[in-house]
Amino acid sequence: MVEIIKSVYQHPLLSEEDLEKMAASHKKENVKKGTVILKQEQVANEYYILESGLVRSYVHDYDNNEITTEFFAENEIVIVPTSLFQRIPSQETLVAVTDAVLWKIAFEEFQQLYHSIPGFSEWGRLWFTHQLFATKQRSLEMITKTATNRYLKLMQEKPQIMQHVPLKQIASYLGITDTSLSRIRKEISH
Amino acid sequence: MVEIIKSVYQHPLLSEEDLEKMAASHKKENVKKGTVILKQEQVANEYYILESGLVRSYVHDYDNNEITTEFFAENEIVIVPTSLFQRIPSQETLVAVTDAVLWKIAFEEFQQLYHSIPGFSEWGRLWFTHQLFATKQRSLEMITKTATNRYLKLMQEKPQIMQHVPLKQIASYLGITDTSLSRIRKEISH
DNA sequence: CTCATATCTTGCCAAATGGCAGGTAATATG
DNA sequence: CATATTACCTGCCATTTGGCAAGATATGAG
Repeated sequence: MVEIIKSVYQHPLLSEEDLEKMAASHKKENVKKGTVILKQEQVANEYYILESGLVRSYVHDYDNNEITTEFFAENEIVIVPTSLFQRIPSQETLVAVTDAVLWKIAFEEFQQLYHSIPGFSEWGRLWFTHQLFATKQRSLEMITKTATNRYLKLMQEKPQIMQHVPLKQIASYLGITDTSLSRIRKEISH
Repeated sequence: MVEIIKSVYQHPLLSEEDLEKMAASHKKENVKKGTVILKQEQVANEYYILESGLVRSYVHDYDNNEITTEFFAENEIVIVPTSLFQRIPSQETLVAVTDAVLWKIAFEEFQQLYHSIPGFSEWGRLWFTHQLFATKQRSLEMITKTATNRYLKLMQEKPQIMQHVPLKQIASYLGITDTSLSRIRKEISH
């Protein structure tokens, strides 16, 4: 029961009781493919763990093209950190790419758990640290890797994306157009 | 005396004694323009606060061009977080753009202070959070703003850069070439 | 199973960007 | 002050990337 939540919050300082308490605070929600979980301009009020399915975030660029900023896979935390933790409107939109199962918790309740369970704060600190490294790493890879290599890496890390997401959305995540990605795929297949 | 250090670590949970202790652990270092503070491939062992001067970080892209990843101004913390906190080789190089005054502390000692002074841990948590938001924000701005607007914003936020840094290094920070930046500047001046 | 829709590929052309180099200006050095 | 060096601008041309659209393929709905 709610094993997924316990597995996400693994930390040496979190006891079984802590995990039970946290798990009990998350409510299950089924969303259909295409459901908008958080809309641009809204202030995020909920925090989600993705049990199954695929979620995507995107923004609009200076020319109003839709640019994918992240793909969220199973067992990942699905939030827009700036909006949720700074209580400001989100620049990004969250949308379910496939039917998905989410475990959600209101931000208020999340905060209470966070401050009342020391191990949870510790876990949170690690999460923020890890998140910072991942974000930095992605920025660097946009510079140091070619689009081809970024594509190969994404395919390796989240192969399930290919089965559900149009190339156009993958291309924008890689910083190129669908036309270019199509040409890259042709190159690779040789 | 070492007012700069105290001002950087401002936090309600840090007492005057805490700040004194922290300040006393930082050693002053004068570096000349052009000095390499951290080299690509090295594991960072020191943490710096920049009192005066300007520092730049850069990486090499897939085509071996030097790309500026950050400009550090006075009163900022000058580190490569991934290398320092994960103890792995840095992908980025840190170099003094002008003569600079740094206050440094060995990572080991930093860790000790960090874990022994509760207010310092709290401060650190805020720093990580803020750093994550800033990094995310920069990624988003590379998408949502035009190069012209990114240039205008940089000039507004860190005007001192113009006086010391060649256009080529500014251009690479903005994700364009010096040729393009030169054309943008021409446009703007009308 | 069939039809409608969405996705993907590809060729053609246009536009944007970059490389290069010469000339000019600014800065640093002795 | 004279000279050397570096930085900056700009015109020319090459290359890359993107927009568009048509055709091919795959997917989904009924």
